[in-house]
This record gives sequence, structure tokens and C-alpha cells, in this order.
Amino acid sequence: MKLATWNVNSLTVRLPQVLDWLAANPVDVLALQELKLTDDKFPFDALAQAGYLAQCFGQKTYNGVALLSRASATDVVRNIPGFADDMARVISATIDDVRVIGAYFPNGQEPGSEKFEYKMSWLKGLRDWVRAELVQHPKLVLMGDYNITFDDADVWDPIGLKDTIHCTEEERYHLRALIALGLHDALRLFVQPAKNYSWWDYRDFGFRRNRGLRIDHILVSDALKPSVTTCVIDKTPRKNERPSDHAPVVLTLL
DNA sequence: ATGCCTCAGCTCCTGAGA
Repeated sequence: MKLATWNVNSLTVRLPQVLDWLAANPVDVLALQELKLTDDKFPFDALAQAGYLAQCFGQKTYNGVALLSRASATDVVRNIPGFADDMARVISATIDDVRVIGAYFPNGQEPGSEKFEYKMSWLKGLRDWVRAELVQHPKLVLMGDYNITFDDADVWDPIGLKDTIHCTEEERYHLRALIALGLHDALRLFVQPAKNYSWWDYRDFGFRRNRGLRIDHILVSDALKPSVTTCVIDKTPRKNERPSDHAPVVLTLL
């Protein structure tokens, strides 16, 4: 079974690239973030022709998430139960006996800002809910755009970006707290090349210079960990003519 | 230096992203 996550930064703009990528990478599940469209504009037909069912949770202008799958998805849940939120950031479903959570974590903008405080409370809400989900669904994958780096190895300039957004100790504390629930950073289960990032700024030739961050992650539960055979960041779509600023992350389960 | 890209929208500028 293959699962992937990709922040597409507008599904309207990126749909052709998503279809191309799925044709070349026929994964079983693809979690999308930053759709930037409402459900009535979701391209169900084009994806169905490509062989994918879709569960979507859209929103005008910002945010918006979806789960694409070859098999049917059951028990679909939108956002975090118990955490009131007017932004469309999370969608979950059971697919092929695996509980899949696709999430677009808040950006946080700047430490100390109102948006940063929202990010912190959102992270706490997510953790409390995922803790309960793991009891109900031991085979669980939590993947998406986390907007948090684990440590300096995830940052192209750890000194220059120290304590800036995505790199603060508060954010990393919450990320480690998720891990402490019994989850594993799938990419780090394997030896990785240095400077292996999932996002690059559009400005200043960020991708060409590999000035990036690893902020898109796939976390797998204890029960799934023995089944993980590969986890890679696919930088190919970042080389497209009008790319998303994020690259997909792909997980293979036995 | 509060921008450099990119995207959406009450679109010819602004807010947000990260």
C-alpha cells in the first residue's frame, strides 16, 4: 500500500500536475492540502477518470484539504472533533483498514502573534484527539503539511532561521508530543541524504539553491511501523513549470 | 529590505503563505 501527502497550493492551478503525478505514481491514497477552493468547485470528475474517489473539505481562498483513494473511504471526519475551528484543515477516513488523517497545520506567521497562539492551541487540540483516535484505530497514519521542522537537519540555514516560524522550540515541543503518543517520523526510519527538504521558497531561486525546509511529514503508529518499507520526498514535481512550493512525501507499507 | 514569488479575490492592490 502506498500513501502520499502533497500541499498543492491551489488545486485549481495544480490539477493537471496532480493528475500527471498520479499517473506516474499510482498511490492508493493521496492527501492534499491548500486546495483553496470550495467543495462545489472540487474536480471530482477528473479524479474519477483517473481512478480516484475523493473526500474533500474545501474553503474559499485559503486552506482546504482532501483525501483521494482508489478504495472507498469510510467514517469520514472533517476537522478536529472537540476543537472549534472555522478553517478547513483536517480530513480523516478509514481506507483499506488504515485510519488516515490528512492535515494542514496552521502556519503561525510569527512567534508571539495571535496566529502563533492559534497554532499552539490547534496543536494541543490535535494531540488530544489523535491520542483517542490511536486507541480506536491502532493502524493510523497522520500526514500533511505540519509547518514545523523537527530539528536543524530539517532547515537549510539553522543559524539564520533559529527561533523563526517553523523552527521554534514551542512548535517542536508539540511535534515531539505527537511522536510521544506512539507515532514515528516515517522518513527518519531510514538513513536520509543531507539537506532533504519538502518545501522551498518561491523567491530567490530557493529550490535551485536547495534553500528549503522539511515541514511535510508522514507519521505512522506503532502498529504500522513494522510495515513501513520506504518513505521518500519526491522532488520531481517541484521542477515543473508552475510548481507548488511543496513536494509530495510518499510512504510505502508492506 | 518588511521585499524577493505565487495565489485568490469585493482583482490593477492586498493579505497570506512559510
